[in-house]
Amino acid sequence: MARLNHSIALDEADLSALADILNRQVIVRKAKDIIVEGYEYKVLHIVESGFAVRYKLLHSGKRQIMNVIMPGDIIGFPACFYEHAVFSVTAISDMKLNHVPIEDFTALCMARAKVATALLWFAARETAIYAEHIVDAGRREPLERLAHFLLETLTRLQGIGAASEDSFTMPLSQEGIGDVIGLSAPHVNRMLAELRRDGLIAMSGHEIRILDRAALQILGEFHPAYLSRTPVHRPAP
Amino acid sequence: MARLNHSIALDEADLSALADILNRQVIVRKAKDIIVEGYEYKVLHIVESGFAVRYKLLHSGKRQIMNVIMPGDIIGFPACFYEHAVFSVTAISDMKLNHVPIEDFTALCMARAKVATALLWFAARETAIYAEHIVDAGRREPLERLAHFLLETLTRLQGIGAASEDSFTMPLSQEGIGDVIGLSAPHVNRMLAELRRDGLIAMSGHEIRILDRAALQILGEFHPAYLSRTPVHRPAP
DNA sequence: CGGCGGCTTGAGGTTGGTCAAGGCATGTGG
DNA sequence: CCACATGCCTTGACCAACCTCAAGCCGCCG
Repeated sequence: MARLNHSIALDEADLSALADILNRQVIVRKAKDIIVEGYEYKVLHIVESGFAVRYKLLHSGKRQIMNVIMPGDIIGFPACFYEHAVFSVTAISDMKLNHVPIEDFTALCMARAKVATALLWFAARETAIYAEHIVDAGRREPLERLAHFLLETLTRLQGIGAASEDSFTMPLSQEGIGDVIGLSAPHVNRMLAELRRDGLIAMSGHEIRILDRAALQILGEFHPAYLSRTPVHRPAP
Repeated sequence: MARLNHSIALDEADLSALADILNRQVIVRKAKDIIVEGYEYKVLHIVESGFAVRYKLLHSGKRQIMNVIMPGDIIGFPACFYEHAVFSVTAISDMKLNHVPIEDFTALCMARAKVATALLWFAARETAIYAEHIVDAGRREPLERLAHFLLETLTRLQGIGAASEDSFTMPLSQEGIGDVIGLSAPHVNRMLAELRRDGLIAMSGHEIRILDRAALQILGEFHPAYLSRTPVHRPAP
């Protein structure tokens, strides 16, 4: 995965060892479950293309999406690190995945400290994204949450070259957005309408254009720092 | 840290390397900031005793606590993995910490793949705990959130030998609890009163006794699996 | 003894969920 | 090519939930 190279300078041997385990492609169709809570998994999937959601279903029937999974992300983190998956993952578009048995992954970590360390940095970023979602769901107003989520999605898509300067295709339905930020679908709709009315965004189907990024950033208190890929070795102050 | 030994069998050399970097003790007083959002940190603190909260302050003045930090946890994860801390950490009791410069930590990871891998598993558990908080804040009812939080706190405290079978000392004020689960202090109070009235818990000051664990588990949909420490090598099915 | 932080309780108002109905686009089968 | 079904978006009305504000209380510590 090229992304790991951002955190740490991997050498030739590391890269070829990485390439060795990324040799089994799998195709998954839209709406197929990839991980179901409670079952045991011994395989990771590195996303090559397409989108998925990591979520949990409650007895009340409500669904909370913890994360939108994009190309470059790892499906099976953290599910595979437990005896039984603690969350579910479903494809929300057709996907191309790289299939990596957990034994291969573990062996790679054990053999190559640099790779394991790079993954640790990757995990720290994942944790920070989750933490930001806690803030979103817990303490931000609905309009702020939506603004934050839109900017986060734009920024993450730009990071993988899947969005232009100011517009992107939202991979989720409005109900899906609600399940991410903890709102009902009708209220997501109202909040989107408000952002449009105030001239902050424009929409056409699932295509969203950011018209006033500055205002949205202030509204959602969005600071893209937590999405950045930080090098392991940092320059002296 | 003994906790890492649960995930992976570290050998003598790994353990002594770990011990080598855990040699600088620091005392921090209650209510002191340990990490302030926006600043740069090049040091991790392994908690030996005492409690802290990892949180973020919003412009509205609201505070969201993402995590209660307990003995065995790492302060500086994920702050230290970024150029600038993305969250703040404050001690909520007097604390004893082990001071580990990030360079030492990085060097250890690079030199000892097993330690890096064990830390990766540690990070996965951390991520799962955060994910569970997203569910809490986003989709659970206030009473359910509180039930879930109480059981999570009890279970985590038991895991470090700081709680009996059915009771524990809540390290947070009611306002603090509200900042964890996204409720106002008065509402936390009302929900606690409801749990008492229904005979699920009993309270005396900050001492909380779980009277009906089964009912609380159902109410909060609490499954302690996500808090378990999972070994890297798992038995074949 | 006096002050302070945190707990407790109440009243009132807004927010956002629920329910429901209608519209629009897409796709499918006759 | 049209009839119909399906899924999603949109809008409205209503109501419960939870926040805010406020006041009083308790226990602790100086």
